[in-house]
Amino acid sequence: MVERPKGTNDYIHPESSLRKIIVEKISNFFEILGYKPIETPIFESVDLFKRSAGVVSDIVSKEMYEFQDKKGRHLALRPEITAPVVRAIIQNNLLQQQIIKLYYVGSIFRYEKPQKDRYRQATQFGVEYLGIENYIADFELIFSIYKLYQSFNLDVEIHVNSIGCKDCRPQYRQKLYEYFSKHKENLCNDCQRRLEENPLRILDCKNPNCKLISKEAPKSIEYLCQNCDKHHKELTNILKFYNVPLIENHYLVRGLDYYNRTVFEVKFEGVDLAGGGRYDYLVNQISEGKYDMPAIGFAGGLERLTNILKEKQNINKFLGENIKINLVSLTNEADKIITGIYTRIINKIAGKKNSIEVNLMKFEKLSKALKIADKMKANYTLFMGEEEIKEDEITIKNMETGKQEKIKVENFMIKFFEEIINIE
RNA sequence: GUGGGUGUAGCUCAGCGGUUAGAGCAGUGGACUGUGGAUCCACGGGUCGGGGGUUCAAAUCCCCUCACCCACCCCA
Repeated sequence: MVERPKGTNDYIHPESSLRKIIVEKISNFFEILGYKPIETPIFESVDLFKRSAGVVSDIVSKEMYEFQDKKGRHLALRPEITAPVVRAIIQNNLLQQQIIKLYYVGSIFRYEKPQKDRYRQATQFGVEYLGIENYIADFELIFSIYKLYQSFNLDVEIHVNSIGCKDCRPQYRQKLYEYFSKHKENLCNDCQRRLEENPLRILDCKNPNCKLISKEAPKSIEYLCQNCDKHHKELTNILKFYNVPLIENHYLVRGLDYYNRTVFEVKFEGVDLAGGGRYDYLVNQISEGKYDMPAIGFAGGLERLTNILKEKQNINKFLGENIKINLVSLTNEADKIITGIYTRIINKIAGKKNSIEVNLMKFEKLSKALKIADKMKANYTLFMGEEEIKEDEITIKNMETGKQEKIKVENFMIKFFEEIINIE
């Protein structure tokens, strides 16, 4: 049979429920902080990503799902969502506003070999905060991300660095280039290539030799201009003041090329849960020089978050429990009354936020009905057969205690909802 | 893209040249005719991932392929 494409997933209960609840929690969290939802297409012009994220990055140069449509347009499934959001901001004239705060949850696509926490279709959530150049925006964002993960009972570490701005980065880059050039023969093949394209990324290499060489490499903070240095110090000071677990990692470089100044990653027990940074030039780049607006943002992986929650915590505490009710007709005569009760229950609860689940069923044998209810972990089985019909009654059985009682059909709604399960 | 591991029942796995491929759990039916969970009994279910080869004989050995898992690269 036809199976799902490599690196993709089907999500079924309970994981699908867990994902839904996590997304709701994240959405609520950011709405409280003034962020509004945004959705953009899952495919965009290839150019958008090539110009923004940078041709040097693996994400864009090697891992993008590119295709042409029937008119020959060059399109790509989005490998990240920041560039599309910035494009949408410009295209919809949101730049009229002084401050733009947006959040999103959506799929990204990267053509890579799948493994743990890495899929070809993945879900990212994130925010983009535009309009404030001051370190206070960096603080707002990083602090809120820290609190977001804390709300899932995860005490994450924030790894942070500053990679400077267009004024000071070239100098640093030059220093790095000079330094690594001296050790060129000892660098791995990838890094020899990186030396010409983007020497900053050598710092990120996991090759032991490169790591050793990187250890003595000039650090970005030593070359920051006055403004960048001030920005970075103010940010780290205030984060420390509010006890955010900060790890200053002066070799932290991100995979997308549009960042400047602050870059950070969120880690839990060695797993990268999220990453982000400042991208003050991206609006200018995407609008082809027409507009300017400072910005900062982050993106987190939904699959990594759910996987950690599944591994580390009892997910039932996130799932919440419905009161599950099985409504069973045992005879043809009972059908009409049972369906009547069913429609009244639906009228009462439909569209409201409550925690009831109702299943309408028919069985010949009561023992079968109870067995099914047991398997389904139903809280109540309500049934009507020959016995009940005669007296115009329905039996309500509590599946946990085994106790049951008969009530008159005419009193059912009030008795059951108000006296038995306590829902108005 | 590189390297390693695993594919046998719905699930977890055993079998690793030799009858008709097994177990536990799950499923269905019954013991028990309107009262579930426990116990016991019976039953159903498999092109042994797919293709090719070696052999009298292949789930088992060899080759190819696909999928999943893990590590590297890279990253969410």
